[in-house]
Amino acid sequence: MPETISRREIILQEAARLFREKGYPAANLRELARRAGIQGGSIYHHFASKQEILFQLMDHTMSDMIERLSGRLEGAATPLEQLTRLVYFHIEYFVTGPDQTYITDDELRNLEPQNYREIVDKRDRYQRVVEGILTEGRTREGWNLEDPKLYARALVKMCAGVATWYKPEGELNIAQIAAAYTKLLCNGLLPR
Amino acid sequence: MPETISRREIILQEAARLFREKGYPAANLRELARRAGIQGGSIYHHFASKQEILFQLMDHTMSDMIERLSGRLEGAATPLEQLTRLVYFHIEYFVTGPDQTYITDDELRNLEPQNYREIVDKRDRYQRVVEGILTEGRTREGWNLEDPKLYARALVKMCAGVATWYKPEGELNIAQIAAAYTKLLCNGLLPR
Amino acid sequence: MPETISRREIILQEAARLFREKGYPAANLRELARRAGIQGGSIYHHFASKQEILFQLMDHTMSDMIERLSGRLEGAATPLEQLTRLVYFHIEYFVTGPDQTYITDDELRNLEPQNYREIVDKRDRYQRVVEGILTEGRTREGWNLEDPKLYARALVKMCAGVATWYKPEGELNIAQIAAAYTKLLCNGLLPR
Amino acid sequence: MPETISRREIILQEAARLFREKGYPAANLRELARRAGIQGGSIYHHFASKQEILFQLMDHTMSDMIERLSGRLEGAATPLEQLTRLVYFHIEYFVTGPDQTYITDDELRNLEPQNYREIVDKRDRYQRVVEGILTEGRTREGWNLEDPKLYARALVKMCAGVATWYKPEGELNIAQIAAAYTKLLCNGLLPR
DNA sequence: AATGAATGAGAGTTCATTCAT
DNA sequence: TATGAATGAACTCTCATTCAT
Repeated sequence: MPETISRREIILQEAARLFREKGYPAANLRELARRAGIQGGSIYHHFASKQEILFQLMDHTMSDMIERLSGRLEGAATPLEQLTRLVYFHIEYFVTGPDQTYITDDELRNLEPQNYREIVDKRDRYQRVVEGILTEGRTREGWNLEDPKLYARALVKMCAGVATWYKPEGELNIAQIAAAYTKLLCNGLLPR
Repeated sequence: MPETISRREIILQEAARLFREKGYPAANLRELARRAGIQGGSIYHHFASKQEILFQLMDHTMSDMIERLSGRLEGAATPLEQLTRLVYFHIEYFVTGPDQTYITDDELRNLEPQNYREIVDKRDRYQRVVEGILTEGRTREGWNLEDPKLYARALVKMCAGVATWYKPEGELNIAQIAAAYTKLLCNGLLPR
Repeated sequence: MPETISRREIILQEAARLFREKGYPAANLRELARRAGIQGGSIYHHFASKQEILFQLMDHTMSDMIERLSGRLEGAATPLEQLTRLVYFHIEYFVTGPDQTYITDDELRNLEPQNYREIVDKRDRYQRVVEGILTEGRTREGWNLEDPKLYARALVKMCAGVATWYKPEGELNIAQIAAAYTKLLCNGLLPR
Repeated sequence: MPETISRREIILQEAARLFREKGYPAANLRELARRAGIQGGSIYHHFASKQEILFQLMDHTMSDMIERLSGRLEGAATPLEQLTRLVYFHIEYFVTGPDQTYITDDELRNLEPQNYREIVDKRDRYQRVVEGILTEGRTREGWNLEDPKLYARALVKMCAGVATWYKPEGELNIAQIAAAYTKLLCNGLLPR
């Protein structure tokens, strides 16, 4: 039962990699076609435009993140457990995202207005999940925070930022990084 | 005695704004020229290439950041005081950086190899200042951290990320954000 | 069964004419495209660069010259007969070269180093054929020359130079010019 | 008593070298200015346009050639002596022409119509001197030629062509080349 | 679906030329 | 005379997109 993977999916997969390498504006559809094993013009049998590829990628990625995160959080009894899982998930997703995964704040500006709105909406939905955990921590556990939105942003930037420097061959693996970040977020720097 | 500002400086200033708006690859030299009040070709009287503008901008910014940070840290007696100032400075610099200021991790890939190395070197020098504060906190004050390098990265990403969502007309001003972030970093979320 | 001629060949053909008219640096790719019946950008579907067109042209021409010359010399029993055919061939080729034919000493400087070497190599190979005829004349017929290389150059320059002034409507046709040049080369000016 | 050399003459001198190196269309006035030790704009205090520099150079060169040739021919009693001197002069002039000397058949096309006519006129005047020698040889010495114009062209191309391959460090010096070429022209290849 | 030739707008860059100083 | 900033047209080249096959 071989996994059949459609040409469309191959293109998305390669587009994700190419956009990560060069960024959307600098990425070249002929190069994308080459990597996908077809000719330049053939891309247009699968997508209406370069913009659509970017949008599909980001849209899929945001939906995927939301769905997976929700899966990961299932069965986490306490806000602390949820936070721990969130940090791990977010770092992992950005560092070793599955194929067809692509999301960068910096590329948001390359989305056409309507697409922009859709993606930002989904991003905000994700962000609200993060905020929800923080809020629940405050309510149920007396966590020490005033502005969940603000801290949610800090958390997300911090974790997503790992992707800019992480190297598989480095000293720390993802679990270790996630543990350290969780500890920082929970306990802070000052001794107790 | 009015401050004279050279055309070269005007170009750098407008380039910084344009690159922030569109990103380097999508920014257009004719548009830059228009904003600087000259014709497209005239840019080449002041710079050898688009790449050189990017490099000058990043190089100047990194040097400026290093210098200003060091100024800000002067007279800060304790690691805690230093950390507080650092967080404030970093957020402020990324949000309301002076003219000719431009730095983005995402644009590093657009630097040609030699330029890339120079900028990354300076970035690392800045990063080491941050690490230094954390290390001193650990040594002198028993701060609770194992890997200063790792935490320095988290800190910097978190603070720099403010620039992606901050709006001057928003509820929080920079000082408030900096205070909240410092608190998070110092005390963590969990109640003491 | 009409000879099909590819767009690529049309471009080469028109490029040869255009370069002859204006010289390589002054020739303009949009003008070339216009003559080839396409848009400027379409040239790059067939060639990687202007330089490549020049190289293809010169390379093809040199190969063609070598091959045709060898065809012409076949069956020429004596060095004298060979010389006669060579002079005729060389003048004819430079004056009414077939399509896609383009060669000028003066444009060699416009070739990038690697291309330059290739073309000069082929040119030298042609030159050696000429030298070979002269050497054989000396050996077998006691021709009056000391330095075949030097005389080969004189011969070739003299014949190629016809192209700079020849006009089809002029008094002399190519056969007549070739006959006169051969006579000069064989007998010299002084009366016997 | 130092030789004063005007800036204008320096420019012409450097222009001659630059045009020889790159050809007129590819030569760059800023580069020329640099070599002449001034700024780009300053050239226009001495010449109205790039074209004028080319014209002045060619015009001066043609006049100079005619004048010097006539000087060299003075006192040459026989056509043979004249021919000998001519060949030597022509090769020498093209190979090691004095400063401000520049002439190439290939650049004629870069002259504007009026300039073109003037230069071609002078070139023809020079050519007629060569023809004159040949004609006189035929009349007085029974030289073996039918069309002096045709042979004059052959001669001139052959000699001018030396400049395309001559190297000062080569085996033959100019006198030797001139002697060989004269011998070829006088006696031809076939044994007497 | 796929090809590959073609489009056409626009990019970065070059450069002869002008001109206020 | 000389400067150097500026012009503006033109250049080579790129690329998302189209379309007949």
